[in-house]
Amino acid sequence: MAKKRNGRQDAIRDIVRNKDVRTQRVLVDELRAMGFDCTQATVSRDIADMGLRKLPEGIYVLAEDLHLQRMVSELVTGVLRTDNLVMIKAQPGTASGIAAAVDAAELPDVLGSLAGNDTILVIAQTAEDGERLEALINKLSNSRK
Amino acid sequence: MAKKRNGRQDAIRDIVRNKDVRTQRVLVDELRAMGFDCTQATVSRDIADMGLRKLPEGIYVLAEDLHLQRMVSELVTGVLRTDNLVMIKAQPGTASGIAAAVDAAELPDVLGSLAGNDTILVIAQTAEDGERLEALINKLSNSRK
DNA sequence: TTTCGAAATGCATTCTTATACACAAAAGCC
DNA sequence: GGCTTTTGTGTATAAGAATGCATTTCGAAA
Repeated sequence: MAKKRNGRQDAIRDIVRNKDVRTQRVLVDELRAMGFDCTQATVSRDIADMGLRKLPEGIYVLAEDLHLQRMVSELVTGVLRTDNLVMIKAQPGTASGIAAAVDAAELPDVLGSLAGNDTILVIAQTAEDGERLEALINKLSNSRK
Repeated sequence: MAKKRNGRQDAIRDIVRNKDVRTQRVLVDELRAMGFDCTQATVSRDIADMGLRKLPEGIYVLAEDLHLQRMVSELVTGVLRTDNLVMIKAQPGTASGIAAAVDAAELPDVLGSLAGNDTILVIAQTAEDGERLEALINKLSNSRK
């Protein structure tokens, strides 16, 4: 039984990291589309179990990403990328703090990061991984609607 | 008519800055206790008008304070005070950013702030004002339940 | 295999917040 | 002053999320 539950929660993690989910209803719909048949009540409990948070802007974020989200949304000014190298531009002096937040988020397929004064270099495994990271940072920094 | 409305919204500002408000019901009760007789629907509209935001932790914060809240909750490590002088300790390198956020919040009765590397000195008008500021910073930094 | 207990879930309901609708007070406008 | 429009509010209700209760499922123990 816990098979379905764990699979479903993994699916929720993916969905939430890749889309802006605003209601549990749409989460239920997404899950159903992926073959996880469940109800709003179940999703509500999953959200509580997993520690998902709803931002003031109304979108759900993983608890692990909340710190990163706040740092990025407040301090990051831009993102650039070539292949698997992602450059993050930030407010002067805040780079090391952001790098720490990136590391703490334990993003999959991220090798590590280097921080200067206002610039962070994050090295991803592959170009696709880099693209995914770039998208995540962009999503987080735009998450003030 | 707008008399009542403005007074009520000012009251909401005060209440929200000084207490952890988690539901509109509580806000209605507080307002009633202060002589503002109104309903949840009205408070809901006031909240929308004023741009109040509900943090992931479930408490309402003024829109003007949201940036400050995020900065403080992510970067501040401690607060000290003697009379009207409030010292804020933060992550290395982030002091100027936080000082900017404090200034931008345009807190009443705050004269201004100075930033070092990891320390911000904020000068309030009086000792009571300092106390109020200290409490606000503490509230904001604790607002991750 | 049968039985028991814990975990997972659905249904129905409650709680919280937003909103459609109606109405009344206020502000303009002639 | 009347007339119209705008603004503010309450009532009732809808929409979103959480939860008490009952049921089912799964795994362990006998």
